[in-house]
Amino acid sequence: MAPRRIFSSLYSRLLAAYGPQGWWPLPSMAGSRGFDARGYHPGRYRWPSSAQGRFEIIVGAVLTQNTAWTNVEMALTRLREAGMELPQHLRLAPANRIGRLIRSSGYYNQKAKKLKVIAEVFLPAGALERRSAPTREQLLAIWGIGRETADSILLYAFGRPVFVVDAYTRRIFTRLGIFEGRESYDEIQEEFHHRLPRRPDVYNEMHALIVEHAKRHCRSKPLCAGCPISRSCRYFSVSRVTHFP
DNA sequence: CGCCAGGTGGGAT
DNA sequence: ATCCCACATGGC
Repeated sequence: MAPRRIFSSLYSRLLAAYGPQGWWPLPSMAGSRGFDARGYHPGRYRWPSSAQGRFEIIVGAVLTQNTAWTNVEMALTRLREAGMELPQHLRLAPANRIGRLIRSSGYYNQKAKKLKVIAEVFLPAGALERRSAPTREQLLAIWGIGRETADSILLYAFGRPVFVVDAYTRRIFTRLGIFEGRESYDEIQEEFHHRLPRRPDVYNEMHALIVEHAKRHCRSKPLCAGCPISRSCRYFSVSRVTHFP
């Protein structure tokens, strides 16, 4: 396998193995036309057409920081059922009330503060329109938004061609032998930007496939049996030699 | 029980 | 620049 093609090859094989992922999930759309029971949109993905959808992605991106998505689903549903899903609601609500609603997502005191900050940022009329997307620098200046959250917002809420790097990306590509493990976020992102077509739909699917692959096979304790990309994986080769000398 | 989960900010070195 | 820690719930 030519090194230059490895990223595209991994993309193809993960897609063939797991199918289109339908990110970003919108629990508020669960059961609606084109969405499954959890709010994923498998098949041909469409970016959110409404400001409300974009804000739900932004809230979800904050709530899922170092947290399982299932816990975030519960929090998003509780917010919506309490009528607290929009910037104008969150802006005025006491942090401890928001905290109670988002309890399941963990770090709820921290995250309640973060939601109040982003409510202020995205409250102004037009702030959630596609064409008024913030810059990465503007997002990073906001308390509670780091690199991954900023990039998730740019890609999934605003459809910008920005690749999202997460802990799974680092783990999988280090095991593959493509990264050493100590590269910075921006270095890893730059590599993806260089190796994949500069297209939001490609970045969307690649990141979602990485998450799925990390959950199914490339876990903290790896399950290499049946792994769709083991033939390109350094870790797999080495562990075979180790276990079957 | 312990480990893990789609990180971030703040402080020390 | 880089390391270290607090932040917290729910599922397995």
